[in-house]
Amino acid sequence: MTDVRVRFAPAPTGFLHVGSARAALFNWLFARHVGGTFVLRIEDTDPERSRDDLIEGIERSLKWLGLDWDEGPYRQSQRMHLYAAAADRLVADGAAYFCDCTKDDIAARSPAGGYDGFCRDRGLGPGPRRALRFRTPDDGQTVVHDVIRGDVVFENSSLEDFVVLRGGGEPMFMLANAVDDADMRITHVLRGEDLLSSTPKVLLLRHALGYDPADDPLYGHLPVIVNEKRQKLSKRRDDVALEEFRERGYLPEAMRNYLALLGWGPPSGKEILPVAEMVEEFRLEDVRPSPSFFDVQKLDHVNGEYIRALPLTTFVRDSLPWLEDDPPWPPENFDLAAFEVVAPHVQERVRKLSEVPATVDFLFLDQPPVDPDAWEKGVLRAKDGPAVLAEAAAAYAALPEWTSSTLHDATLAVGEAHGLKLGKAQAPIRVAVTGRTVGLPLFESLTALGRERTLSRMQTALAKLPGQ
RNA sequence: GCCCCCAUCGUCCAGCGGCCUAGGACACCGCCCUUUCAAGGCGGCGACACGGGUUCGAAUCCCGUUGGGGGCGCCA
Repeated sequence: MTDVRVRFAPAPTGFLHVGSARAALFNWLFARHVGGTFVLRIEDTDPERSRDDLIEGIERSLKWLGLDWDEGPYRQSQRMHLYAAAADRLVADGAAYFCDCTKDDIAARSPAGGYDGFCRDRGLGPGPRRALRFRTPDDGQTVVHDVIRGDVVFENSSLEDFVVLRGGGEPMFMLANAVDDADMRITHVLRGEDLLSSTPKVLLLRHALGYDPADDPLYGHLPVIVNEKRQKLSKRRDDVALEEFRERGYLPEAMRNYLALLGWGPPSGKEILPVAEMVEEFRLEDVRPSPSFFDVQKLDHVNGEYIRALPLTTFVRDSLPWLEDDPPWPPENFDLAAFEVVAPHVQERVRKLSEVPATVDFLFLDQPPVDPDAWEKGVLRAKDGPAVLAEAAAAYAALPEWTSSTLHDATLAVGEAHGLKLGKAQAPIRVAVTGRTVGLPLFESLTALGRERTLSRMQTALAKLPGQ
């Protein structure tokens, strides 16, 4: 088999769209699986999009996902001469013609869309504001060989004459695409399904340019990723920028794993799997053709799995940005040692790193606000709530040692005196100290908080009790 | 309007003519464990869009219908 060469060819938009990221991932997985070459090519023939800063976001996101490329990034803006030469050949061969129709002209003649071939035989020469159009065949068929969908047949007669060179002389993406895929000897083109309809045009172009159909790449049009309304993810409605997911507390490994699950299922059936196994198991034939829904709930679950699998020190380190940058407490209150005490319990409870601060805010807030419902339910309405709170405060104050074990035993004893199980007995204390009815394991939390602050909060709560 | 794609639980994925009274995962609901909440264990709910063929036999193959989606830019 000839060497496999694939490419990821995004247009620079400033960020990496999750759909593009998935396409990049599948290209990468396929390349790594077969030992092929992964080429990065930036399709920036549109002058407005040819900006360094727009490209950096793409590279940064690819690296974040752990996708490395073997060649490139090539930039089409630096290969314009190739496309110009190709266009010249098309003109010389009569495969393309100049057209001076404006957008309005075309719309007026065919309101439903498409170009009607108005300038086909007008014999126009090159000139300002004159676009170059490719003359599509009137008969015959063009077949796209698609690994995921099988052969897709297009009647050439249904393909309109499309623009390959703008009025300003710049090449359009299909021309650049055809030239580059041929020039870079790309063997497999894996990209979004939205590009399927343009594929026969690119193929026709390649052949008109003299490239041997036997060298046509094999295509693989990946299913689109859709939102809950079953529509293609859009920048306006949906969260599509990969970097935003990092900002929302997702780990790159989890993101990569989840993305791989959209349209593909590991033959082993094991969904959470290290990237090396993903590479090993990935086969193009296993990619499904139907659209897949971007399910944040499942993403969260996968992310939670990855967070729990982290070594504790890594979890602590990865949590730091969320604890130190713009925290919900006075920044100077943060105490790494206190966080480290409860970190193992935090790790087991969060699905996103962004959830970390809310689990430990009681440690670093001067006085955590007490939720009224929690106060009502956990202290006032709880059986013997106020009494348990008072007795626990006294018992805690007398504790020779301040450890989760001594706190546990003391609380258990207070509870038993009231006929309460530990689960019930700890509730009023939790509310008094953390302001909530749910949270990290209580005694570990109190250990991290320290005796002084724990007792002070319990006294504050006691003072709030009716009749005090 | 024209072209193209898609169709298994709410969602993602298994199934590639008999092993399917359709399997797993997420979500949801119970129970267990338990220091609340998680995590974990056990169980439950829940799908082959419809109609024709082909075949001894179809979720699996073919055709049609319906439904959904994508494309038809001097964007990529």
